[in-house]
Amino acid sequence: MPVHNEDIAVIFDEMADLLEIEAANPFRVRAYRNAARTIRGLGRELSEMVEAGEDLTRLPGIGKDLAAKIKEILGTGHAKALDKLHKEVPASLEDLLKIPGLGPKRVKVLYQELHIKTLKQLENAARRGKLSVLPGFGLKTEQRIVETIGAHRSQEKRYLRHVAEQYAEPLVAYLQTIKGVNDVVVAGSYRRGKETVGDLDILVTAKAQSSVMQKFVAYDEVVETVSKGTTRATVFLRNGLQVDLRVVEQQSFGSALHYFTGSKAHNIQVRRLAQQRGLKLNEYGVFKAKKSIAGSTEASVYKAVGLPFIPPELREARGEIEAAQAKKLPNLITRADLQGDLHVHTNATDGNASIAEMAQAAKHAGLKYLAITDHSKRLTIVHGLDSKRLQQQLDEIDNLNSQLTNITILKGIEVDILEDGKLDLPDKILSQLDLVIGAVHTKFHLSQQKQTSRILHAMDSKYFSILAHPSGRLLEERPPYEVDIPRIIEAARERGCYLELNSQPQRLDLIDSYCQLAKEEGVMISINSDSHSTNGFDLLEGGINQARRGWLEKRDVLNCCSLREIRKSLKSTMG
DNA sequence: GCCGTTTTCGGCCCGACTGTTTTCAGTCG
Repeated sequence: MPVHNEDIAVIFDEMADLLEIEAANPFRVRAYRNAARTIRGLGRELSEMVEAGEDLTRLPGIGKDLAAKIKEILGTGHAKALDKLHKEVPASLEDLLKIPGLGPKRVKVLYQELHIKTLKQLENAARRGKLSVLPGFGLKTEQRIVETIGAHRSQEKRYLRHVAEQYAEPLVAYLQTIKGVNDVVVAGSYRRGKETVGDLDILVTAKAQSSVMQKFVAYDEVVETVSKGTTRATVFLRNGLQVDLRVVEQQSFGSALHYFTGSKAHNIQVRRLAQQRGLKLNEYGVFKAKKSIAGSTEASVYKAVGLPFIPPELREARGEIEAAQAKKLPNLITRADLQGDLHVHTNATDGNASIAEMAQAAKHAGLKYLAITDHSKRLTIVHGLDSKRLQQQLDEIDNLNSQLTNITILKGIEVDILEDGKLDLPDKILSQLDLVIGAVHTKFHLSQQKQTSRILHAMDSKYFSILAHPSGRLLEERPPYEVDIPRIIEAARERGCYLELNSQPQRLDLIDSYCQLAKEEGVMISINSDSHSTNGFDLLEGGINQARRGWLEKRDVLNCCSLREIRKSLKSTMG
């Protein structure tokens, strides 16, 4: 069984949880969590780094001890230190930590006093009124535990950003109508453009006598108010989404926005810089002794610690501070840089509009070209195209191109990569296309070795242009299939082909860290909508968010090229 | 457990809200 970075991160997080319950040194606990975060954000497999003889202690937050534990886990699949902890603290106690209001101290009391180990036992004890007599517990705590377990709110749920947006925008608009309110910004992972969000963090600047807190908890989608003070409140919306509101004064807006945008790891790094300069940074400003020296804008905060403004999408502690110090921050791509879309479906397969309608919609979306890339015959369920039907489509495209102005249709296909790595249509028809997008739609459960060589074999075809949704993941639904993406990126460079960043909200595949890797390796990314209808081009915005998180600039993205340039790039792929 | 042009010890980011207290610990972000 290969050990992946996520497996190691999970072990470190578990150790942190259990150590916390044991009341270990909090900084030791933090060290494990930091390491888990570093590992999740690596973008490369630790197993490969070890194999290549790289020094793991050069990674931030990984020292001698944790490097040894990583090697132990890679070798044996588990850590002795965790096994030892399990003998002292039952693993199931971790589940209790997920209950809001229960932290390590209370979980420890529950275990020691009442031998509670599971959620079921906790619920029973709470219902029988056994908790309220424990030290540090009371009636309210007991009641909330019963409610939380009853509402199944104990397991963490994340929302697609695309979904959260539909709740965030009306709420922001509502808050903006309140008297005395100035700025309303959704901060947090939402502002950093993450593909999913756990909650919404909304930051507001308002006059002191504003009624914003009252009005916020009275919003008609709010079903529960968890807490409400003068500057901070937490509520749940009807769909289960948690929303935190923070109110600050105008002079603190920048520092508060920075603070609540995160990420946590980024903030810690920036705080350290402040400390090194003898400054204190918190959500109210940057302070020298007691005097505020910055904080009204984010730029002023960064400037105070000697940095240029860092775009929110980069704030993940993945090298952005160092890049900023070296004046090497990327000039991130924007939606306006996109000139075309290279992955679009029509009603010939599973889309719901004609080629002409899709072309008009693309033009309306400000694009100069689009590639029609319907499915190939293997996908019978969507009535995939065989050579004959594809040929008809090509004739139709020639016909349309002779009539259309300011938009050009490219001839393409989303061809299935079969289990043996062959493409689902013969070279004879593929050779007539402007581009060939290859995609895996079947046999997701192959071993990593087989899945990877399947794709590499497909990329050997001289007609292969772009690998669609490279990992096959569907967020909150299906994990990525086992595939060695760094190896694929390497092969794409050798063979002169490209990887897709698919903009469908549940895909957003390639992920950010692999975009960054592709960029470093000199492999261009194609940001495509995978549109199935005329309003599908709106989704490109989500792809741009992800691309920005992956440090991509205009020059790193294939479809930022002009039509003339792209024809040249694709032609060179065609050997 | 990590880290270091204030280095190998002694720090480690910081504040709000709640509930259980009676001045504050625990939790959360």
